[in-house]
Amino acid sequence: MGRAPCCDKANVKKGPWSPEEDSKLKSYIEQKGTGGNWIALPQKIGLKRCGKSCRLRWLNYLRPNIKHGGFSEEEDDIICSLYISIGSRWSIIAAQLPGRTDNDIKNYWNTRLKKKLLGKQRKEQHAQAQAQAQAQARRVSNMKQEMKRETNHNLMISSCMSTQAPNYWTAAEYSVHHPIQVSNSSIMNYDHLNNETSFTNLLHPTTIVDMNMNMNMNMTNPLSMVSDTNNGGSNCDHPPQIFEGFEIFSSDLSELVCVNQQQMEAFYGIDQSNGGSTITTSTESTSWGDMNSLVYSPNLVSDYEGSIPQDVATFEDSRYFKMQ
DNA sequence: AATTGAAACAACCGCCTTCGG
DNA sequence: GCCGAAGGCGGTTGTTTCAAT
Repeated sequence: MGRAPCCDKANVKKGPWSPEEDSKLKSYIEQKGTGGNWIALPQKIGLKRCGKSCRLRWLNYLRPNIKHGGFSEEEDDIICSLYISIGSRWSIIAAQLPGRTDNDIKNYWNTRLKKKLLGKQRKEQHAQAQAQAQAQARRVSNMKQEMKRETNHNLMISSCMSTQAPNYWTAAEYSVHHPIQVSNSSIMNYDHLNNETSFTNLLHPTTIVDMNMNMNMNMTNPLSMVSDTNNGGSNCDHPPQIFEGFEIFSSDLSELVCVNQQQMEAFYGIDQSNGGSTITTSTESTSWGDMNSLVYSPNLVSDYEGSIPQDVATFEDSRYFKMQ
């Protein structure tokens, strides 16, 4: 037995609102208000609409002082940094942007900002990867030359000492005597960590130790370290699945959002015991600033680092954030 | 000019929370 | 304390618009 519908679906009009419907709803609410009952409202004014639909229409479009489109850079920054901090809590984000609705911001994020942010991230990552690839190529080239020299040298020796077997380096021997110096972990392969290994986990000190121990094992695809989008092994309760289709960055960002969410909640002392999340101690967790800098412009984030909690805390009640 | 695919936007759906009886 | 109605919210889908071919 399902829940009773909020209205008679058969007698309710769906789809885009006509100007007549808009003006009916607007003028009624402006004159008499909603009467505290959205469900009854459409009958009162003779609209064949669901009460919820009327509410949405009013809140998102008919309400005075609503801005549409034309998001400024500053608003972009606010949305991005808040999203990083608290995730997809659009109503809270909207509360920080006068004249903007949660629906508007949500759509704007899904269609533009997400891509913009990821594009930025991807560019930086690409540049970094290229630099590393070049450095690696140089090292390999040097190795080859050295190998060649030594081989020639050994051949000379062996030809001089014809009674002895040729003294070549085996691959294993060569690797022992010529360890490849890897300066940056991002070009390593972390296949030895299972698929569920999250970016967060990778940033965890103990994981880094583990990574270091395994560093000499493999060197392949730099991107293989990125974990599964669906957050299999994360301790995050429900990370936003916003980056579907962005295989490379998806889990990095969603994990970061998740971690920031936890930090945010920890900041407010929200009890996560029933959510399965574990707040780490300050020594365990990666620093707040570090995490932010991985995702977004540090100066942007630092601008909001201090202001977000207070701003958000003043928003309506303590629905999301337990007041201190 | 027609077609197609992507992007943008509007609206709906269903779940969760709140509130009043 | 329980239950149901209503509100609120985020995710998703449907429609329209626009650009590329």
